[in-house]
Amino acid sequence: MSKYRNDIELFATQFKALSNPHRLAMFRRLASCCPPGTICSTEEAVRYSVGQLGADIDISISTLSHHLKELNRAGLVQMARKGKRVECWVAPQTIVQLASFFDALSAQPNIQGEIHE
Amino acid sequence: MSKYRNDIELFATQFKALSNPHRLAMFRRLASCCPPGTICSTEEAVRYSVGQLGADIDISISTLSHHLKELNRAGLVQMARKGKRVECWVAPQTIVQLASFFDALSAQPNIQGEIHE
DNA sequence: TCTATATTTCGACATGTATCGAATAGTAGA
DNA sequence: TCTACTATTCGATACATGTCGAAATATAGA
Repeated sequence: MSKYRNDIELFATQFKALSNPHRLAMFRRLASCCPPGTICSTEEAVRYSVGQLGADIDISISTLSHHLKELNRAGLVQMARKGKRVECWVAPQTIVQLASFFDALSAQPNIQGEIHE
Repeated sequence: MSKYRNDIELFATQFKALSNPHRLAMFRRLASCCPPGTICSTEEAVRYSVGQLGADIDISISTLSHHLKELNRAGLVQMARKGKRVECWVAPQTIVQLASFFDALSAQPNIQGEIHE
């Protein structure tokens, strides 16, 4: 019951982080394997510096940094400094958890009792 | 590629609609089957009046109406007057489409590797 | 240590959002 | 038609967000 409410709060926070087109684009790039124009291979991918993430997004670097902070706050993206740069990657389990929110709804189209109190 | 950008805008709009805990709770209820205190059967459910949707959410009816309008604007929820009440239901395909956003991401192998140059 | 590069923080501003209660509007029934 | 019920719209208010450029911070290398 309280778990239900916390769930909602958590997912709402994550959806909020994804509600800005710029942030969503950054997240999707991070969540996908290969950067545009690159051939995907298993050794590559999944970590970007802040600047790289905003490569084809037309906003200032400070705004970019702000958005990354939001994604990080929501627990979707993790960050760590590596030399001059700050590496970013999608937090493990994030995508699966988000997918599960909708999968749980569509999996049981007409039978679900969890709301009852 | 242009489709890619439009995609992002569309999904961002939808995530925005789901970014408020109250709206998310309303959406989830609508996406699930039974109203509280009701026995679930196939003929019932899936449609709620505005008031029913906010039954256990502690906000004013005008705020509730506002949130429903947002969900409707984002294309997640459809509404139609039926007598004194306004019925609400989840727009067809909505859940599947939202799920597909994350499924498409998680389908890719998620191996963490080098930073892109 | 000085410099170039990468990123964050700060201050400012315009715009958007959540919320309420009151007023308004649509509908069903007495 | 009058009334009760349901929902929307309106006006107001407080707060949050996206954005920028400038200043500050962190790091690597000359």
